[in-house]
Amino acid sequence: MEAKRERKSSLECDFQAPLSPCPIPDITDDDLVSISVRDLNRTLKMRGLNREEIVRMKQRRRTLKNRGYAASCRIKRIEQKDELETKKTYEWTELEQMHEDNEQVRREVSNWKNKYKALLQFAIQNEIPIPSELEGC
Amino acid sequence: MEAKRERKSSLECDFQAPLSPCPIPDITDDDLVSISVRDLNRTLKMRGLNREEIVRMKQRRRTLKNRGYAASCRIKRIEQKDELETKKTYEWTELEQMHEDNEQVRREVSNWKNKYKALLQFAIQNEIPIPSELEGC
DNA sequence: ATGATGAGTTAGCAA
DNA sequence: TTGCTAACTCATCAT
Repeated sequence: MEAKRERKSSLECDFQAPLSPCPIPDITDDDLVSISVRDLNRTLKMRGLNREEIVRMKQRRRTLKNRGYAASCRIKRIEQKDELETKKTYEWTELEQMHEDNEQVRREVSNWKNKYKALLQFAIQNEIPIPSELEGC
Repeated sequence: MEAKRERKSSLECDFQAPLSPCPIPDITDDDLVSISVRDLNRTLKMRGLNREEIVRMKQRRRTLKNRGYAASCRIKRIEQKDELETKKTYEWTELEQMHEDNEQVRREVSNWKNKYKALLQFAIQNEIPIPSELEGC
């Protein structure tokens, strides 16, 4: 499933003809990419374009579509990155919050612990006997 | 600071000559991108290239360099993405950990609270008077 | 045919 | 000049 890259760059010195001008000036690029294949074929036939011109128009259409695909691809990429960053910020906030919660609960622990010990201390000082299950410290 | 994009695509039908072949076959592309400008100039002069050939070599060099830059740019992008994802996973783990800690501490709270209440209950049942500062429940 | 994506080319900014 | 990056083109894969 891996794409084999064997692209010939223009640096390799193969001659490569530039894309020819649009043979039908009154069809805008916007039209060209948006009309259906069927309609396009009909239009091209009606205007009496020869085979080569038709091929050129088809290629032009494909290229214009590719331009759009490339744009969405780029947009998608930055959106995904933004999403990741947003999530990261959110999780950081949550972490901070939980840190605070934790502190709070720890304070509660020491609070109850102190109360318990004070009571126990009181019992000892006043020599009050306590059932052993109640003095597990 | 925003780049104005006004690029003419080849679809705009401007003729654009393909890059010419390298005029010096025994200088590899690797050499061409790596040697210094000074050395390159010296070499080109020594081999008696004419002005146009020199310009072509310079352009070729620039294009080859750009190829490398584009590659690093792509690599950088995916590295940054990976980094973000790694961090996200890490923070998620940390969050999980803290959740557990929190549970643990909450259990401790209820533990000490119960002990305190049991002691208090014992005092009440045995009608033992307790100083009011010790029974703040 | 259509859509997505990696690699290469180019323009243009920044240093 | 060098490096980077957005936009574009093209090849190629999948659907």
